Amino acid sequence: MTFRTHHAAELDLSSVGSSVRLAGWVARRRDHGGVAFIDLRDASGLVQVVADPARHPQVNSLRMEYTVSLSGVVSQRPEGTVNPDLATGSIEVTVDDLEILSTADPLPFMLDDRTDVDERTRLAHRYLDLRRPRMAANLRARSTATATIRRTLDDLGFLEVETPTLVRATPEGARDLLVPSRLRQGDFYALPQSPQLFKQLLMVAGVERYFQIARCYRDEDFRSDRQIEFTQLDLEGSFWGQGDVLTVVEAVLAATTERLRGTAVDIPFPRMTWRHAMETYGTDKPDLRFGMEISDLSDLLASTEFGVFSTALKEGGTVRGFNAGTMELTRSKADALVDRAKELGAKGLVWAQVEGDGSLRSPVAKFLSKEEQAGVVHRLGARPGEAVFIAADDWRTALTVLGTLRNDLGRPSGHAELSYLWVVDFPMFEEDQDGSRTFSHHPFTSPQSLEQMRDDPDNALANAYDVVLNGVELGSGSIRIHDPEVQRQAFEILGIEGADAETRFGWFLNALRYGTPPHGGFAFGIDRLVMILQEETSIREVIPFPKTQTGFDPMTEAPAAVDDAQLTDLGIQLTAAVEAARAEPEPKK
RNA sequence: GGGGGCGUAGAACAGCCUGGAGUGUUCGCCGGCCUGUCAAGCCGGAGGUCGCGGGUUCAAAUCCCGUCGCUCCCGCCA
Repeated sequence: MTFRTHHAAELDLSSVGSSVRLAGWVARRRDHGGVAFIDLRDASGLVQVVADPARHPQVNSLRMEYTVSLSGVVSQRPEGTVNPDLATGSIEVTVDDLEILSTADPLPFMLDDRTDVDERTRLAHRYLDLRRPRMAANLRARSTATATIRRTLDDLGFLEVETPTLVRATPEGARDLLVPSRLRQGDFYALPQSPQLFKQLLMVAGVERYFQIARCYRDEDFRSDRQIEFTQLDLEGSFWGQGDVLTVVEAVLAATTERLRGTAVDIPFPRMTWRHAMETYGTDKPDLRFGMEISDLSDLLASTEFGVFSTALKEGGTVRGFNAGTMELTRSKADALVDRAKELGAKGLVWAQVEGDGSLRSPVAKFLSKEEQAGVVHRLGARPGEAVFIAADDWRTALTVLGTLRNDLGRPSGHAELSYLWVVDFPMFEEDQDGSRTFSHHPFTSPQSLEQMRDDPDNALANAYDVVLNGVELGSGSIRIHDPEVQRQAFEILGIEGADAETRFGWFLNALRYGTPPHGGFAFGIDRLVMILQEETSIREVIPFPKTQTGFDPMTEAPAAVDDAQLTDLGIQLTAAVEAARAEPEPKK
């Protein structure tokens, strides 16, 4: 049989009078006894179907989410019954024949968009969750995004190349997801954190313009914008400088944004140096949709008697502050902000509210001279009723703490407005947790000055850049090192030397010896981009089958134990401690 | 690894602070009525390990401890 001749959303006033056959799901049934209405949903949308239960007794047994195929005539709705909220609200289909194709059990949750169902329940029945209009729209948007990306890059002459997903582990950076080898017991593959080295090899291979929509894996803790696996647009070009990369990425992002939002995006995006971003916004991914810029107050307080400030300055630190604007700064709110600052690593946080007479209401007001108070108020442009926050600490702590508070206090909810930004001139290296030097981007990033990388690495800048959308880091890129000798030196500065470097990266350094073109590229997270463009607050809403915060899939219950035989094949034995823990009774799901 | 929030019927919640019979609301489910609804309406009904374990108490959904799950954040995420 033919299931359908039309989709629901295709029907409009011009279809009136025609006979159609539709197939889809029963989204709603409104039974009035003598007449029954069915909202028929298919992938295209909804249309109202009218049936006479006396002629079609099957409609009495219809329940939500049954699938049906029906034929009928499209008619204009009677006067006064048009539904302006429905795209097909001017018409309806009067049933001639209706067949139930499949029935549905009572649903575990309602498929409308009005209730926030517990996410675990949604994920356990994701196939139903994805029927909800909002989720269906997100799936569609994601497909539109990848299609737009592919078309844009294809038009620009890029080659789409797939790189392996079973690769060599790289201990730097994020924790690897490991895959044990059966044929080489005791050895492991890793799932790629990015196609970085392979795409550089494609440049050596003469591809010149490469892209890939690549699944990447990082075994770190989850966040609302981080999953263990995620999708990046990865691209790379040869004989490119920074401007070439930025131009291509702007073209892709502008085209995708335009398709999904229907609004034009100004290109080029504004650019800001990393240092300026840090100094002014306290973060390397500023949200420029609001102000509250941070100012340096150190010079105003150079001779202050207030111990917290003077000590910080004496120890080479800095005093910074920002104006959070008009707010009712209650004691409890102020305390919460101080706690937040401490959580972020600050020793404390000074808050002050400007009173009607211009004086400061603050626990530390009595320690500051009139001149100092006036100076701070003036520098921060603070007016009566406005609250200012000041942190005294080392440069990075003071700024990042204030930057986070600035976001907490000022960031618009949602993503109705879009603000793209380039952050450029990242430092080459940064200090690791243990005080050792690590790369701030990745170890294949080229320095802006070779001499400075060698002689003063801590102040060397990299040819590295991030693209930021509404304060969310979408992705980053760089011009790579294409000279094997320079690459070797970069490894050396990072402490990867000698035999170690040879074992882990010898194959890569070797590849660079055969006429490697200068090259660079970029990668950005497609999940994050679609999340923002769809105004979602979690990446999980735009990933078809995501995992929970503990990496669990409530539907398939992965990860799960495997047969002993599988472990034996791999030469793997669980430790006694793990075995013991597993013997405990299963917690209730 | 750490901090916060949440967990009550198939779903979303209220009840918890201030202990007193599983009490209530909306959706769904089952039965009935109903010819213009579109979150249809009206009448009736079923449905509960108050996440789990322990403690305090004459008495615990409620207070305390532990634990599991979900979530937000810090650490972590080149």
